[in-house]
Amino acid sequence: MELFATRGYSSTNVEDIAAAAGISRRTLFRYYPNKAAIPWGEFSDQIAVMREHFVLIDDALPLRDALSDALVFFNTFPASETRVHRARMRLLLDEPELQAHSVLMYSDWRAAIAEFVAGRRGEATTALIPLALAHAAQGIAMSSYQAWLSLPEDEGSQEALHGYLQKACEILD
Amino acid sequence: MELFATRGYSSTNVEDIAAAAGISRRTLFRYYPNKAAIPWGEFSDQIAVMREHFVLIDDALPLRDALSDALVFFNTFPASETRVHRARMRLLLDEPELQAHSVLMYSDWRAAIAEFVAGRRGEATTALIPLALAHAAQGIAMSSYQAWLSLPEDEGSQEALHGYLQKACEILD
DNA sequence: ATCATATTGGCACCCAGTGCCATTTGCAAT
DNA sequence: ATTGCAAATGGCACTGGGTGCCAATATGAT
Repeated sequence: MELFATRGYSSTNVEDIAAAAGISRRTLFRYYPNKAAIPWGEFSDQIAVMREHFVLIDDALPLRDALSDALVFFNTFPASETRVHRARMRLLLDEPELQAHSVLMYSDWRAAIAEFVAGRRGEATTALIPLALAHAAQGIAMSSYQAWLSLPEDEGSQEALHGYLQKACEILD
Repeated sequence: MELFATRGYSSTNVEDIAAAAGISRRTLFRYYPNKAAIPWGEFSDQIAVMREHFVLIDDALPLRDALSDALVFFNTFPASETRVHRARMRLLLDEPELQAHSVLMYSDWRAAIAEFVAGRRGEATTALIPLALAHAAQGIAMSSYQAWLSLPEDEGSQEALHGYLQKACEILD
């Protein structure tokens, strides 16, 4: 992340990253499937946490609100990490190659959303509405981050992000 | 497209594509910025058509219906091209690398949607709701295609696709 | 026919990603 | 401590996408 921050993503090659990490290029590619996966870090591990959150949601809560809660929950982090989080998200949203990989990285995340929606509606996970809502949820997250990141650094609090997420959820239903 | 259909996307290299097209590799990269752009073809040209469509939409039509109409309009094509269109879309949705590039390819498309929504709501194009709706519209399109492509070939009519698009739009509002 | 200009092609290069195999490391069991 | 085995690592060579540079070729106007 230091290298990306100083030299930029595209002009940092994998060889230098490996050297900075004290491992060989070959070994680095055993830990990360590709260069784009590096700044995403442990993202995929977080999805299990969101899945656990879904089972706790009250069935009486309207679907839109449940999704809103889930988005807020998923994007909650220690306040002390706000700066680092903003820096990483800015990298992920600004760099075209990383932006492109987001659709692949979010794939399991969307599947978790689709499962929840499908369960609520008594449909298959691959049914139209669960799929569409999962995609829409990703869109809500991305646009909220875009709005949040365009805020000046000192206004980019976690509450502001949550506010955007909740507001963007109003496009649903 | 023939090469991709027979050998698959990832195991077709650019050299063979150039040879099949009767041009050099170097020249091919002057027409397409990268390999992924090849199957997308003239997609970006179509966006201007959608922009023209937006100015004709009745102001009294609710936003959700306007977006639904726009999606149906944008995904209308000569019935004779249905088979080819399905083949291309299957390629674009199935191949991870192409799926990844879709977010970049749809970038201008989303901008056109966001402009329309922003105009309707009297907001900036980069405001939260226009951005979120544009992303959601893309999600609606992608999930509709996913559902449409899982239909047996003889049921994958254009009307079926339009039906999915309209149905998926019901998540909005 | 001539000349300016745009298009093309060839070449060398950088970089991401992978298969293969040798080397090293970590960790038992004795 | 020593042996032995499995896992992790590193080196190397190779494929393939993408680009800068320059020469060669085509195009089209006068």
